[in-house]
Amino acid sequence: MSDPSPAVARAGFPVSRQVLADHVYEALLEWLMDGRLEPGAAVSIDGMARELDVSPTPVREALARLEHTGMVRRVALKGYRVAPVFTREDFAELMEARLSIEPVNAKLACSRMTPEGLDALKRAVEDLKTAPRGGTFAEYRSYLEADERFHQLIAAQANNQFLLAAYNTLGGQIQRFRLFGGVGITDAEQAIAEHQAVLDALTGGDPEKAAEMMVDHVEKVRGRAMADAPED
Amino acid sequence: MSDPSPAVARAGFPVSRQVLADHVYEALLEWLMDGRLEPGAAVSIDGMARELDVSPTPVREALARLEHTGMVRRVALKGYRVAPVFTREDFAELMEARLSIEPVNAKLACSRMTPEGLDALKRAVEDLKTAPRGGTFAEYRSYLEADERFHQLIAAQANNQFLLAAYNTLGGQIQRFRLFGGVGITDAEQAIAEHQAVLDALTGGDPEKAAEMMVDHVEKVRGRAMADAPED
DNA sequence: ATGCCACAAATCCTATAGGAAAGCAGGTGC
DNA sequence: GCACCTGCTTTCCTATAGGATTTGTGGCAT
Repeated sequence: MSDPSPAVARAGFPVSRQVLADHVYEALLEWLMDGRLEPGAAVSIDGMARELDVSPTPVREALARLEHTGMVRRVALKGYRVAPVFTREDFAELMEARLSIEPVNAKLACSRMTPEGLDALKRAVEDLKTAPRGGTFAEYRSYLEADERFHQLIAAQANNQFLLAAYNTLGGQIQRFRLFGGVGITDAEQAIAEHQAVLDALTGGDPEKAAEMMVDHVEKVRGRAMADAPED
Repeated sequence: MSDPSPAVARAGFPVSRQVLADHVYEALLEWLMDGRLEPGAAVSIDGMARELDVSPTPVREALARLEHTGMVRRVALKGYRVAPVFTREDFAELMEARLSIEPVNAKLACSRMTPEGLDALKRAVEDLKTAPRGGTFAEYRSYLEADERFHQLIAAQANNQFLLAAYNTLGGQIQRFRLFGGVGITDAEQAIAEHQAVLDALTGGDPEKAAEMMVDHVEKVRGRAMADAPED
């Protein structure tokens, strides 16, 4: 429909070209995810422009887009800051929101699943199982990516642009918490089993079961994280 | 929580000052809601700058923020366009999304309702009842505003920043559909009764009932709109 | 020592200028 | 008549400059 597939005109010619602001956006997103930009840190427009060797104009545009994701916050005439670290209460709210949205996505995705979608989900779970789980970010990065991809794919398979948009507003925050929740990957075996259970329900074509397994997964994620980080 | 109430320092001094890009953002939002910018129309950066008598820079920033709301869409090197009209399928998806999110908001709002929140909700319903309902936009504008405010307040009272953000991604689309769904206000009496039923449940402190009434309301809205606009 | 004020540096914000790409019109060749 | 090419206009995109605001620092009075 809105798929801009009209023309992959010639080989080597990007279908949808990017402008400088897009690259800046991706660079900033990467730095936010990497932790190179730490929570609470100021994100100076001029500073980022110098660092990326561009003018402040595209940086300003990229930050304006990033603001709505909740990753950075803006105060007029004062500038942008990386969103502060999650409090225990923030985390509880985030999990509550996930419990409201993700089971619905799972249920709808189950009844509308395409073979391609199912394949992609299987690959995501497979990637979860084979991903390295070392202590440094570079090592468990692919694990986090596969985790996020799994949930994102389910939201996409629900085949509802508005639910997908709603989930995506959470997705970035979930990813951010995974990074700064601080506990690394300590629950991979259990998380993988839970993902597998969701995938099995989806494969089996049982929407209610899929929703139930998703609730189970998110609740257990919440339980483990709450146990890991009781301070605050 | 994110309420910027820290200081109404001195009389006449705006709490959080605005910059030009904020005004441009609000002006564009107003024009989108008014229908002055029709679906599918191009939104030229330079053109808007001329019309608002500012430079293109703040217009560019405002549009970058607007893009994420789904009201406008951007194609690199080609510019921004107002999002196209809702198809019947889009509408069905939007209602499905509302049914997934709003009842949860109502349930949570009910158990966390503050006296101030309840007062605000009562005012919104009262405004709905007293708002003029003429045929022109200027006349039924306040009706639409009260309707949107009612749902927005419930989302806010759920007291979950992430659910609120998720709802807000829908809110703009809902408002946009109300305008371009094209049927004006033909169901005010029924809609008011349904809103009142939700309010009663919230006042009574029965979360399940509140969720149920919200489901009922959204489903009936869907039914009426589907009946009004069977073409497409 | 503490509070206050002036000054300087950094930053945000807006305007302007110019290069690059896209759209459009008109003309030419087949 | 139709396709294609050329030149022009519009628009987007980026860089730069300068005014406005905030922040940090040092000195001064109490």
